[in-house]
Amino acid sequence: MALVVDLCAEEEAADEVPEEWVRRVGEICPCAPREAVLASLRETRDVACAVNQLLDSLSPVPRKRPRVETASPGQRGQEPLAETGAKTTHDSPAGKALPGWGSLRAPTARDMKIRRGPGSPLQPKPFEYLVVLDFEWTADNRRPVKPISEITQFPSVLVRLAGHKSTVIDEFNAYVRPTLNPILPQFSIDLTGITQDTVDKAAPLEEVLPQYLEWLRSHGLVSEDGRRQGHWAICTWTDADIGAQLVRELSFKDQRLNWHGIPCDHAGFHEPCSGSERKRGSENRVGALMLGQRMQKLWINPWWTRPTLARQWRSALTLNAAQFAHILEASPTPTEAAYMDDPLAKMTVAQRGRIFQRVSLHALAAMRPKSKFSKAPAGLCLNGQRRNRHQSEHDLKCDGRNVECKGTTMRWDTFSQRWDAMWLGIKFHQKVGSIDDLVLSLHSPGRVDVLLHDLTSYVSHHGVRTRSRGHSVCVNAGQGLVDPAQACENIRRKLLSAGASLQMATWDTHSALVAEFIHEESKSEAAEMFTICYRDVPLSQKTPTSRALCLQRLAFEVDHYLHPRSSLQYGFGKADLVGVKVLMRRGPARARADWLRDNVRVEFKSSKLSWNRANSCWLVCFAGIKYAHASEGGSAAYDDLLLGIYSPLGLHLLRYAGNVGLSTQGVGTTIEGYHRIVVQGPSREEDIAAALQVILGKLKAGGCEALAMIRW
DNA sequence: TGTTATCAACTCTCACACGA
DNA sequence: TCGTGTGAGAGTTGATAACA
Repeated sequence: MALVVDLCAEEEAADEVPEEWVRRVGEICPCAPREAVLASLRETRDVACAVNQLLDSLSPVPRKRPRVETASPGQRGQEPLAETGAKTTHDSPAGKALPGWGSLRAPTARDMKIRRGPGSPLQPKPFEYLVVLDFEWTADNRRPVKPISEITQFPSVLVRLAGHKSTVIDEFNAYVRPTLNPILPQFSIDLTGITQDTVDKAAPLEEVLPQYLEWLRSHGLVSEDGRRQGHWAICTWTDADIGAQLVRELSFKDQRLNWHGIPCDHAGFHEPCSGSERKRGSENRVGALMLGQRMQKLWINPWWTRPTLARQWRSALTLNAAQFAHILEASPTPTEAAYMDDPLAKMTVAQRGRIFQRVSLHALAAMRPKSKFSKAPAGLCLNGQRRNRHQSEHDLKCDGRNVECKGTTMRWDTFSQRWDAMWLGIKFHQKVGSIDDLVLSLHSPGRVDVLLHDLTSYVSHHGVRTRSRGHSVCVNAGQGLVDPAQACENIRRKLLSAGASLQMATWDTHSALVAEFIHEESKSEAAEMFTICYRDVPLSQKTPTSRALCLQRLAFEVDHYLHPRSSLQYGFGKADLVGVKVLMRRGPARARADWLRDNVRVEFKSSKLSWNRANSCWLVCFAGIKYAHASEGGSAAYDDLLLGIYSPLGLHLLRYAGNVGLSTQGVGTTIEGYHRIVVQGPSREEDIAAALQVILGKLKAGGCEALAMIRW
């Protein structure tokens, strides 16, 4: 496993390993001797220094580094690292594991907080000033400008950052005379408004650059010896201004501008504005203020946005989770609050389902001590292949009878203001092997009830899924009943009063039996991976559904940042009518697309990076994608598909393109038209950062575009 | 042998119609 | 107004078969 190493320059410069590091590793790996920890950290820091040197060597803009150790020859030709700069132990130059790191896992959120959390000494300070820089340069729509384009205007606006009270301090504006192609193309004149007469009277670039440096000095931003003073950075609308045009022109003209220590960490901002907005922004102070405020709000960190940090994400926005605290730290829902101390509620849905099955079997065996129980045959899939054991049509055979076990957790319905319980996906009426006995587990805070259902009470349809997934049993506790214990009692009483239903057993969720089942489920490899890697990661305590909704809100906000001039409308098609037995509006929660950006239907899907025991790899699985199904007229139900990968490192946002990982979803595809996208990491690669890099690489190679990343 | 495609089970959440 | 029923959105997990 790996420890993420992301050094700031000061840490590289330090001769000794920070004590904070030693303490953190000690917490994760208490058995490791201190000397071994120190040795490992020193070695890891040295590797990280070498990595930084590699990154610097790729950078078009040099970055001052106080101390860099010699890199091993093999590292120079390596592919760029993951955006985290993470380094696995087996990636060490010697190709061997570092001593004392055997039990270390990927960094937890606590590790990340130490490095980046609000208030941390390593958390980037918001800038005090921004110098908004937006060049104009020659361009022609008929042919490429040979040998290169030249800067024709060198304008800057100095902004003092203070949230909404940010102010423009001063402006610098100088026109520049092109020397390689002195005559401006008409296209360039029309585009920029800069006339031939203006540039003819202007100074060439080599004279403007010192004037610009002097302007920076006059505001105390640069010292006499040309070094940066204070906490500020140059900010450009895109990477093209400095990263492409200025570097290219200076290089061609063999000129040097000492960016060392001045604005070397320019904060490129990837496509934040439309072209017209960019133009307006360069022409007036409002644009500069707007950009300055937005960057301050986003805590844009030049270290993270350095183009060389990761080639894969060089043009993607990198955001801080603190920006989205209103989503990530929202107070728990009434359901979450009620189950705060319930051990069953901490299991995954699949684990809980298996525990419900085992509890049901236990109750059934107690009620029918002389009966013979066996597992139901798995049967065949649609395509004729054998089903898995857990895909069998029934859960049990009891004296030849088909027994189906279903479980549910009682939850608070905010819309109706009541507790209810729904058991879903019950296939009552199959051609072969109908259900003979239906055992329902009802999980309420601190308690599990097991009931034998009469196969008729409270049975309802399940929408379009009834055909493929079966019916549901739905019971509510009645409006106004807030106490979950009373609500559970009401639901139980309703089912039992139906006559034929039977109460089979009741357990406390802290009882020895339930605790044993929970313990056995927690021993699984995937559960262990989840517990270790996602401990304290934002949203990890949420249920999959509510986590997905949070991620969707995050993606919506990021999409808004990426398209600030677009009109975003949440819940496209929410007024459409659906239903066969009953017609009703879709509503925002089940709209046809998640949001509408101008006239583009945007669909967002998220997936947790999960450990797959069967294939021994990390994978992402985006399910339920309405991809070009006949029911949608043969076209997709969206125009723009955004994917969000939720991992212990953060949320990666991509725009899906091509068909990488696209596959069908069994009956979900044949009946409901759902597809899915599955992308796996390398087999037996346990390191999250390494696996994630491969997965992102596959998606990008397949045509997907990296849009943004939110770091936890 | 490793990777990809496929299948189907699991449960959770939100929203609303309709009739008594 | 309340109780009941309906609809459809969501992600997670684990296995097998096919393919390279």
